[in-house]
Amino acid sequence: MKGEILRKGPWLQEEDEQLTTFVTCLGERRWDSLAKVAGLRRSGKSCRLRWMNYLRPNLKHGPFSVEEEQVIIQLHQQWGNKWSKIARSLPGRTDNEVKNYWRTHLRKKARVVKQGDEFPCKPDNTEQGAFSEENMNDKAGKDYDQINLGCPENVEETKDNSFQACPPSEWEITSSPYEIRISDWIAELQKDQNEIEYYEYHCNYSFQSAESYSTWFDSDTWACSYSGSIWDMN
DNA sequence: AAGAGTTCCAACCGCGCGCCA
DNA sequence: ATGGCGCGCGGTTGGAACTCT
Repeated sequence: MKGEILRKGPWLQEEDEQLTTFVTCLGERRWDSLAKVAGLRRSGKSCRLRWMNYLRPNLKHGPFSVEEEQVIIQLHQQWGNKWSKIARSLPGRTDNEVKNYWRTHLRKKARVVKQGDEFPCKPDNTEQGAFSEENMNDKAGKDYDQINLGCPENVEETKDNSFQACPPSEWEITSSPYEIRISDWIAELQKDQNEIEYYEYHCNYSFQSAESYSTWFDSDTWACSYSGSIWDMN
């Protein structure tokens, strides 16, 4: 539909349900096409973001634990603002969530310790980004004016920076219940001889026209050939 | 109670990368 | 070689919710 105005802003419950249904059935692929097929007046990008950050199964939405906080701090020291990389070490957390947490958390801590020009727990490896003055003077704007960095209260400052960080978990990469479900579904799909009937049945959805079906499947055989993990990030 | 200020987070934006025709 | 597309990433913003005065 050319010229159709795309919706922006907060998602409605109805849109969430619609998106969930179609992503569950069709997989995390071809977001633009998925948005069209699902009848969502949203950009593919917007759909992807909504799914990844909010609707995806196994996401945690509660407050961060002390352990998670320590992992974030440790990994941020190592990698800097590589939020997606850091988030991969925290099952159920998204890069957006980690990023937001870091920003709000840091500012909070910083206000407590706001004194002088020194960074109280500035590590040796500031060239890696974490706790560097450059980072702290984040030009992000309104939330970040003139702060100094304090020691996060849940982190013990040790000479060897020896926080215990969880390595990226196998669970996260290959064994989430959801992925198993999707893998099963994909395997099942590979056996299916009639894709349209299959989707109509499982999604309780009827492709209104050959066009809507081809929007999704034309020149693309991913549905039957895709064998990688949907959680593979690399 | 109410207005001002602050915090938080969902969502958007722009950019860059990889793939493919 | 290159241009288009899909996607992921990090940075930024708008506004609701909360806190303060």
